[in-house]
Amino acid sequence: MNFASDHSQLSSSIPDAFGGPVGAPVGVFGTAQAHPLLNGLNEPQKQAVCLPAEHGLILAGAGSGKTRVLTTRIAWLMQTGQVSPQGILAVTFTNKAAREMLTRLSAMVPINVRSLWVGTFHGLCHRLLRTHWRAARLPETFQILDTGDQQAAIKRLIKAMGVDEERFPPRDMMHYINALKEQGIRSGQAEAHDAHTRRKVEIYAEYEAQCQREGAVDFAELLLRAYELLQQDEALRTHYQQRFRHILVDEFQDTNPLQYAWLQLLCGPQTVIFAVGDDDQSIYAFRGADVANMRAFERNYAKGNVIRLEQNYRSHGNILTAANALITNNADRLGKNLWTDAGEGELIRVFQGVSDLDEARYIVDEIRELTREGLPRHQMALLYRSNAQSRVLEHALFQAGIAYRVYGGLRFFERMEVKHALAYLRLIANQDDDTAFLRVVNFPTRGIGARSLEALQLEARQLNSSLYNAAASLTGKAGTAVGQFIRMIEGLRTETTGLSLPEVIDHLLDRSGLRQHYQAEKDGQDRLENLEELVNAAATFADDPEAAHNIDRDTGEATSLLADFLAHAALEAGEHQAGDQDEAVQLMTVHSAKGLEFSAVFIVGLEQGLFPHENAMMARDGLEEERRLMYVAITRARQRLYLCHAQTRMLHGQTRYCLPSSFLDELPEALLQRINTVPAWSAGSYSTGWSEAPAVDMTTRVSARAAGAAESAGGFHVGQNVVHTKFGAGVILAAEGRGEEARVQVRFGQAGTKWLALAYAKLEAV
DNA sequence: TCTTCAGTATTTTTT
DNA sequence: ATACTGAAGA
Repeated sequence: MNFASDHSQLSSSIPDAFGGPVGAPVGVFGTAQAHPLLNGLNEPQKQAVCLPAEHGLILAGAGSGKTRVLTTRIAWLMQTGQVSPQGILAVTFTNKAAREMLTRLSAMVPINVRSLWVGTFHGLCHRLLRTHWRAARLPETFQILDTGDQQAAIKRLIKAMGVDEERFPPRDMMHYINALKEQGIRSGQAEAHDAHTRRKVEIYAEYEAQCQREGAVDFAELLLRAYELLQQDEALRTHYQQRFRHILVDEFQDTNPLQYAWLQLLCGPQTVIFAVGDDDQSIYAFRGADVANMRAFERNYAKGNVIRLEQNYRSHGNILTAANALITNNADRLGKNLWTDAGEGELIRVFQGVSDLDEARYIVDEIRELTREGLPRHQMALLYRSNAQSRVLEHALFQAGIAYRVYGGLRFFERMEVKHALAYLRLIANQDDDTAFLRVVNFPTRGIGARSLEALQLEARQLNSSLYNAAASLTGKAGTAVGQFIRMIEGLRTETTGLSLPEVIDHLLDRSGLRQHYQAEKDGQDRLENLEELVNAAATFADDPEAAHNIDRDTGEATSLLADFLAHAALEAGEHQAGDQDEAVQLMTVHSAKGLEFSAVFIVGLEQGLFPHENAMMARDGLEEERRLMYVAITRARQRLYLCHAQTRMLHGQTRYCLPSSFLDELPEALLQRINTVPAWSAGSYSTGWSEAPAVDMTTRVSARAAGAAESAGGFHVGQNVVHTKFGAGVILAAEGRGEEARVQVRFGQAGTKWLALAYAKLEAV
């Protein structure tokens, strides 16, 4: 198959969702009408765009032109004079989605899209709080804590409270606090029926107080504060309710209870909510998203005003049939079936490797083949369930000299050196920011050790003031190191008044010693470059109209550019830093692939325990969420889909024996093309339905040596069926050690999985 | 203050 | 395996 030619053929056979055939029939639903904006939309899309001024729920399947409908709806509302730009509020989850919407809108309508309220939940709430900081009982200079800052703040608090960090790990406390906030629960309302929970609530309360004192607002707090602001201030609430005539929500299935409540609060008697989402693509329950919001919205608002976008403009038929078949196994769906007129296309290729290395080798070979057929590398994606899986793949790709790009990892504003520089900036903006103070008070090192900090913290507690103020009050005593630090910050503040933002940062890098520090450090070159990049980013930010975006039009009051830049850094952490080669194979988790599409997709590591992930089974409806994740993965593919799994995989330093994912069994066999079959290893009860198939088409790279022989001990090998006098029949999952040390991991039917020392255990081969 | 070592955890992620 | 953390040693 030649991808280069097939590609062009595909694009002509599938009408592009963003510019398809013109003159399609006009809808009969509601006020649907002929309008240039509606050209090229299919019937349900048109109905959605032209939905009369009532609440509506759009069930938008994968690849059904969701964003197009959303943006066209906004453009249509404005062009038909139903609403002025000021009356629009469009909410997304990511900055990327918000940008995308603005970009498309500006291409559709001649108005200045800057006057629209389009943004993320957090961005919009932040804007509300900046504008109404007094009413929200915040200091004007309040700072946003990102996840790292928040954890540091909690950790510091736990130490100060003298709480046992073992019993109350800061990480867990952070999740606990955020989970409560996302349900709109303050420390005062939190339930506690046991001593441990009572202590957690106490810490939550202390954390609230600390944040208030320091003028710090974490991500969840942005939403909760904004919610409480609207709830408590009736005049303000009425103002915004009357202003926003149309609220449009993207990815509605990802909303958490607080976000839903926030939307309800903004929804006045004259407001119309247009919610777009796909319950089958709800994959963020673990971070508080609640699909139940969709049902609730349908029941209480949309009331039958539900439109399904089921025509898919992305994938070939077999891929959609597989996705539909899989997701049918979920209960409680709102119901939806994707279809396409693009034809069936190719079968879905299923490959079983002997090991994870084998799997990677196969993928490398296929990528080479696809490249020969003319498919650009960035049109190929390797999707996996967990980040750890990228390692083997990266290694294989590197060896083969294939350019690749891994998504995930640190982003620009999360890098250590950048955070350091920002901390100085934050201290200039708000000296009460203890998190920023502690980050840089001794970085670069200036002789301020643990003991001076302890004294400082004690002093601060007694004065009930920030560390900065405590330090400033102590400075009178002597020219201590702490005193010098305070003078340095004060110097920065005076020296930089009147300077432009990039000049401020540039000056700060010298004055703080950060630049010199990284110049002296042997591996500091990259970090230095990042610091220079920060200056550039600030320059771009200062020039960019986006800065103008933050001038509040309600009050006409320009907010400080510095504060805006800091908020920008927290709310938009920037691009992922991974090597960004243009012509590169894309590696990412299934989660981060949501919303993307590729001509060829490899779903990797389709094994029980990995995908679906074993940890997911603990959660309520965990398997269903994993299945939705698989659904998302499958629907990323346009033309060719590979499903790969391996018999053995290196996990946490040991070789684990793996069964094929149960999701493979949920796909109709007629859609699958088995690339190979390797000998069955499993004891009967784990029959996958195809492990008995004869070993045909064994490719040379499938050598039993890869995993078997290397992982044997005392005459036993991985995959072997054994019998134990006490535990009964089992199968060897892993082996390690030699001679007296030799141990094997065995999965028994009843007794579960155990490690046994061969020197002692009475194991018999079957 | 910087280095080193032992101990630990290891699904998914945006803001 | 490995990467990150916190605490003890040079």
